[in-house]
Amino acid sequence: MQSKRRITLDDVAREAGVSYQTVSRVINNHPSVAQQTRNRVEAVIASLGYQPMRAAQNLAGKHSKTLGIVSFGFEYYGPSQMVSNIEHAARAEGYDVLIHTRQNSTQANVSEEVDYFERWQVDGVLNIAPMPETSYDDMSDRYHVPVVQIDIELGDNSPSVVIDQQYGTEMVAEHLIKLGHCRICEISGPQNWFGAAARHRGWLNVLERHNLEPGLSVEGNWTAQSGYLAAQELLRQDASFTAVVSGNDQMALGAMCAFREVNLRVPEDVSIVGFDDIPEAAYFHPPLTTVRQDFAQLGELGIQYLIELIRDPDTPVKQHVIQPQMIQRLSTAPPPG
Amino acid sequence: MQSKRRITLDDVAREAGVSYQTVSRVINNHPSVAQQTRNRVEAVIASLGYQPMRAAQNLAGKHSKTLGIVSFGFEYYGPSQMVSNIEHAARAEGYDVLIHTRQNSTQANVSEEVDYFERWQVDGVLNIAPMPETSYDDMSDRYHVPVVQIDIELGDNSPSVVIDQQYGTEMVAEHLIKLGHCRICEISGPQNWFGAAARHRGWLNVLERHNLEPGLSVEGNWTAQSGYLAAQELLRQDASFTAVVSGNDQMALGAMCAFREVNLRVPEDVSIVGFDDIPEAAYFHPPLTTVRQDFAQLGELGIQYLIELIRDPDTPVKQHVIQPQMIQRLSTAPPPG
DNA sequence: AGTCTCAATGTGAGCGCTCACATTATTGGC
DNA sequence: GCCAATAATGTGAGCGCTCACATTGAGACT
Repeated sequence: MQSKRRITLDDVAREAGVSYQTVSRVINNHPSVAQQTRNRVEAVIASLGYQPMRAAQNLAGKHSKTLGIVSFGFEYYGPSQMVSNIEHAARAEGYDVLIHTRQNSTQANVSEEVDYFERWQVDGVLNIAPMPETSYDDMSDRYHVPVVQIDIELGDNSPSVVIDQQYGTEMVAEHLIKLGHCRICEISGPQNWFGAAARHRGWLNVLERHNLEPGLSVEGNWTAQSGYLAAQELLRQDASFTAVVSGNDQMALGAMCAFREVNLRVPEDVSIVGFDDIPEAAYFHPPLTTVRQDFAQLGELGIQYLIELIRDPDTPVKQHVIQPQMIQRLSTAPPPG
Repeated sequence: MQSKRRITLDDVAREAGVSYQTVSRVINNHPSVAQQTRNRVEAVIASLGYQPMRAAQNLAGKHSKTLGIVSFGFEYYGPSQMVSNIEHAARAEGYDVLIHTRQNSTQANVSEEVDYFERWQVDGVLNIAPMPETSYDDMSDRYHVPVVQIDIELGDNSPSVVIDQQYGTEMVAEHLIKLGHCRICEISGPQNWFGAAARHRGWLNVLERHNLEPGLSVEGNWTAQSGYLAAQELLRQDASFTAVVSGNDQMALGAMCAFREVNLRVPEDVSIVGFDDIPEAAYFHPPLTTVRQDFAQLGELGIQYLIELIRDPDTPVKQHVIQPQMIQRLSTAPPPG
């Protein structure tokens, strides 16, 4: 492997018989290049296998055509779906993507992320901010680039895109009530997550709307195990409920496992609903009624909005809201008796 | 937000009363800087909030302290666990990480990935290569940096780190035979995946070792749905098996769903084993006997090895092999009768 | 014919760093 | 007390690009 010199703009320029600037114009799609010249230069670029060096472009240029995305890690279904879809959407728009996975969510780390992206001169940042510790309140003084926040609190007045998770829970709760349930408990997600709180509010709202006493609510941590333990807790404290609203599908799975152990049948004895519609939910025993969120749309909207803000910083600040969808399966039925 | 000029090396140097080179030495931890000078410079860096600009460092320097990782997307449990763990390990070693998610796995895309990382001048590449189309045969002529491949074929003679998935299936198959099963079917993963083929071989090996006729084998695509369909196919063709080896946990879930529909009980009528030990597997109905893989170790070993290769390109080529572990739960029992 | 445009191209400078070397201050050996 | 060796620092150059401006040539108007 001979370490032959890197091919530069000048190499291409010389070969094509034009100035380096013209080559630069070609690779940046600048309009004022004669079509004939453009073709010739592009042919040379291809034949030489020239690749513009990002470091040089970023150093010399005003923008880097790079977006920073702060990911929340891949242990949770929602957040990892978001990263995946955001990355696709960004690349489709011609942006490279820098992913920074949050280690743990303290404010100190927010500062670290800012520094990280600053060093890399990203043009914009997409922050997956499912809880307060991960959201940027007023970063405009530190960040010199636009920030769009994903999965932040419903109603937040920063540029953001969210799914109306409260409405999601309201749909399934209404569904349970329509079936005749009136003693509905909840296994909630960790309440420091915006989404978990929104889902919780949805549950409360619907009960209030129907003048029903809210049943017990036990907080889990999104895992099947926590759902299992929460269901046991529920049974210990009050076995009279006929339905459970779970903060996500995994906890619902855990809960069903706990119910089975005490010979409670789903849905004959107790109905249960989840949230997320993970691909496995349709094959649970029984298949789970749940709420589906369109993460692809979330990612796409987030990127679109961010790019708009980059192009025109005066784009009005707004929160885009996406509506989820109820998926009805066999885990819900009329209450016993 | 005034767009005040970026703080540079020179700003720090002037403020600290040293040359810009000395500041450069401080941020690169060069040894020949007096402790006293270093302290002074570091104080100025902190007070000014100086951040070295990566683009400039990469342009001027010989290495970029950046690693490229080719991810396989986040729809599969294993690959996304790998990315997550690799990123952590890399950052712990002081490397920044560029993630490039493979769109679809053609050889043309491999070339695109190479170009991408070339543009960014990464020091090394970590390729998650679970199938032949995604693996680099002889990229040494295109890549000028070391490449370590993860999750590639067992026995591949490129620098790589793998989990011995064949051994994993052998463990659970042996377990089934020890319980008394002799008619064991398989729901395999897509056979163009190295891992799926390895798991398949493990199943065949054990049966042969015990002079047992292999049962039917139906190929799925890792999803619960495909497991469901595969199990139905199995039942249609030959209902006499007493145990099923599934290529992963999700397919096992789907299969159990199909068995339930025809009133086959697990494990009384049919035993089933999975692979991966996803966090939900312990809460399936019944809890699933499966194989656990240490992805954290995989990521760490991969990064360690890659960094070794970067520091010394003559580090011997080898394949690191990690052994998985059987997790025994309630989905396996002696055969009926 | 003469200027006035605009499209297409070329030129100079510099982005913020690290490299390789040159220089100066400091120590130790005899 | 002098020279070599070493530690600590400084200087010049240049990485490969894009910016802002200068230049050229052709056609369009009076």
